[in-house]
Amino acid sequence: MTGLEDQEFDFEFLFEFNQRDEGAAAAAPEHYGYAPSSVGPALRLPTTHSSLPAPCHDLQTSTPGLVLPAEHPAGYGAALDGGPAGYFLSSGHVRPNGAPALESPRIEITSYLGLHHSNSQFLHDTEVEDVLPSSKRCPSTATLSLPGLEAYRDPSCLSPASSLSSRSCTSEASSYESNYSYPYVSPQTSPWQSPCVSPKTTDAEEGFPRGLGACMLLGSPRHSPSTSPRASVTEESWLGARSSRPASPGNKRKYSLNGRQPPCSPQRSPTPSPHGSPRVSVTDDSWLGNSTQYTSSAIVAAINALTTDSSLDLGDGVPVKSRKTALEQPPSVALKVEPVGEDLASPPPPADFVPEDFSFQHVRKGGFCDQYLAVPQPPYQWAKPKPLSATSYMSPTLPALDWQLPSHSGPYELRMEVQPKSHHRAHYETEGSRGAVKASAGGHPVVQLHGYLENEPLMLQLFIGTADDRLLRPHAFYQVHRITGKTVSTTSHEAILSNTKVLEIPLLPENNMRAVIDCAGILKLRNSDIELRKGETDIGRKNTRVRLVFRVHVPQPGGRTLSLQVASNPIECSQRSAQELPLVEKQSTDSYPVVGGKKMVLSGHNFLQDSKVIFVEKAPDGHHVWEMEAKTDRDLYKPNSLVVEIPPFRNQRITSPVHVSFYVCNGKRKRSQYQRFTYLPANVPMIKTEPTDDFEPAPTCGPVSQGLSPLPRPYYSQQLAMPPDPGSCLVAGVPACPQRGALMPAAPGTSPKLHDLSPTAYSKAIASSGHCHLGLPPPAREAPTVTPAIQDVPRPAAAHPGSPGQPPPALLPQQVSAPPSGSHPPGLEHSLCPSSPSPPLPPAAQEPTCLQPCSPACPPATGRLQHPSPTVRRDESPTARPRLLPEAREDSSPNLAPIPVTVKREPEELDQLYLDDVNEIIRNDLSSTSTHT
DNA sequence: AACCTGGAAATACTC
DNA sequence: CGGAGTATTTCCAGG
Repeated sequence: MTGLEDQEFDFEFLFEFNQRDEGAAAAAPEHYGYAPSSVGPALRLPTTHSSLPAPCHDLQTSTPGLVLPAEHPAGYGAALDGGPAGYFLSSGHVRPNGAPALESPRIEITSYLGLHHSNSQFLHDTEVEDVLPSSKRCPSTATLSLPGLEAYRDPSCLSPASSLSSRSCTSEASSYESNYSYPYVSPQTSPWQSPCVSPKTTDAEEGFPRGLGACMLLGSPRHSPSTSPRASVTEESWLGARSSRPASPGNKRKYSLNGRQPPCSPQRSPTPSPHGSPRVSVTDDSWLGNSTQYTSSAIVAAINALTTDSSLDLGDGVPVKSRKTALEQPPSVALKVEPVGEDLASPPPPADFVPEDFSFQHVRKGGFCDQYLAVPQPPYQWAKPKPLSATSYMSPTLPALDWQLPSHSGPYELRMEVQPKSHHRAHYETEGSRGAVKASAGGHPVVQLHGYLENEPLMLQLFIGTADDRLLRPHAFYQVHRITGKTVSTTSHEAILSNTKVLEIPLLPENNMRAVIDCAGILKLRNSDIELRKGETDIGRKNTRVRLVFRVHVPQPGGRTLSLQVASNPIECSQRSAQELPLVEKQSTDSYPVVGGKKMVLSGHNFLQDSKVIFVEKAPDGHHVWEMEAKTDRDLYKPNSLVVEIPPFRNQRITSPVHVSFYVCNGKRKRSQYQRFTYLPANVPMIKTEPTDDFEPAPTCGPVSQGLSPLPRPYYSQQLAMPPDPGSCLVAGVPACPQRGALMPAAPGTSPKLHDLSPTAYSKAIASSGHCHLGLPPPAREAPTVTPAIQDVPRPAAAHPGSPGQPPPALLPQQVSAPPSGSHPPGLEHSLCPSSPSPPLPPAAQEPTCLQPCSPACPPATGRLQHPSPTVRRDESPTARPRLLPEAREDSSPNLAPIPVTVKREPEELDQLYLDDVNEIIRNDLSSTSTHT
């Protein structure tokens, strides 16, 4: 028991420590470059995915953090620019040691981490390593972190003794802590082992390619018991921090945690900790897991990189279920022991591990083994070269997953030909697969790239994205799950980018660049695991909707790559929500004159005879300016359709379209998502505008902030939403955006509830916009607006930008300078939003920082934070309350204009522009319509 | 036997 | 602090 306390203590300690580091990092300019980066990243890691547990991250992250950049590569970019060379350079940089990270297993490991994050992982890794070194270099700042880092890696081995962190680790050792500590501790844990392991690795390696070997080493924790554990972790780790549970040995932290981690303590039992084991334990859980996985994957990636080049195999290795934590061990016991025990256990696995096993992480059954195995997997992947991937895809330069990309550009258009069903129960790691996502009409979702006339196959990437009103980004609580079997006709390959599992599916010319997605399931990560990640701001509770996000990178003349992205309609992944929450899939009318009175048919699910339909006008800040319950025709009620009468708008004299939203309510907490609806001026002939589109742009920008627009269905549209100028993004802007995105993820705002209003989004958007230019990523349905991201392959650096987390602040500076890709988005981004990445900082701080950098004007940080909560509340109170917010503007423009307050004016202007455009469109339509009529 | 699922009990969280 | 209401996870069992 006391142990627990101790543990906790440790944790806290760790945090402080970390923070300090962060702070230090921030403080120490010099370090920035290095240490910070590392540090920062750690914090940030999250960028996109959060890093999860910091721990891992840290470690990894640290790497990652560093990684972050890695994440994207922005950093890479810089580093990478050159390509592999770049990597080396970077790595080299990183490690002055000179030896490329690779050389020393340890290093590699770190890098892996990075790798996982992004394609450029290697780079990242290197960076990481560098970082580490740096850390060493700058102990002071990074102080802890760095030390930790070092410790981690090898030291970890050492570590134990070593730094406090290590201690913490040890203490942490306790499994739980590990989680917590992760971030901080993680370093220690993590890697560390690897270092140790590495040697062994060799063993493992035998079977595998060197790369693998490296991986093995890393992964192989065997050496270090920890490793093994990690394996399991790995999966989690992948996820990110998910590992949190790491220990979790059981799945249920409950027990352990109940407090959330109590049990662990035992493990942590000092004993373990002290010993390498402890670390292990710590590491193990989270770290290991994470780190390991990363490592392994990272390693693999690195290797690949080395050998291959661009392809990313990354981590597919990530075992999906590797954890099986539950399986792993008895929760309780395991937990405690876990660390140790696991570690111990893990060791054994190692044996098992052996390459062979590795190859298939999948081995689900052997819990531990699997996990461990998981690590190995990466190698496996490596082994398999991916056909297509070769192209730029993998290149580090590719935009971060949280970047907003357009669905079409020039002759190309990536389109969802068949949408997935609105409901798909995701499976937990403790469960078996629940199958592939299906299409509502039977069959499976279909994606096709139009306009591509080359004969070269391309790789379609698929990951699980968010479905809230905010910018599209990888979902922290869900991961795509690769489905295999005789029922699956589409081949796929898993890779891990920045903690996000990505399914790579070939798009073949012979199939018209069309792919049937029958190989994608959805894995649900435990909220507790994810939320424990350091830097993870999103909330898992009630954040159960996702979208399938597809990306394709089309090689362009000149070595550039055009990246297109399309997201599916939202998919409800919660069993309960799917059964109880009303869902509106279609509405017969998108807009109507303010007089109302028209019948509108809603199609969807879970409608009740007494379902209510509430129309709402939201102010920019998210407040409900106006609420009105629409009359429903109960006689026509059907579980999947509702007939409602459009209520008259509060202001019958609007001169321009006003975007509002409505939702179906089955009860207190059973409300559908907001749907968009546009009130048109009374004198305006009805047009079937698609408000969404029109709106969105503007709304998004402004409204978004308002929250209105967001609410509306936009989700779908969001895909592109991103900012307007893709180019900008691509070029320079992009990074910024991405980062935000990354941030976003982390940001609590992510949580569904938050979405709505949460200014966060806005702020983010804004910020991003600021960065990006537009900053507004209006969630237009298709964001034509969004410019396609074209990247110069070389530019990897830019890519980095993408990774929000990556560019740790510290890094940024350096990178910026260094990578002077300068103009390139990445660089800029980083520079611009270094803060965003600011992972290092406390979560809250981080975001803010990010924001701030972006736009002073924006009240970013606060906004984000605030938003969330408010939103939620608002949601809660459905009652109609006509409020006259200042915001409430009569004008339709309000929506647009509203961008308001906090928002940057620029956005507003943009909005305005949009509005104007919209108006023109409407007029045109009208004229045409009128003629028709 | 391995998957998939649908259901629902057991837990966790919030309020 | 305890209870009620919900949401999340883990288990079961049938196909």
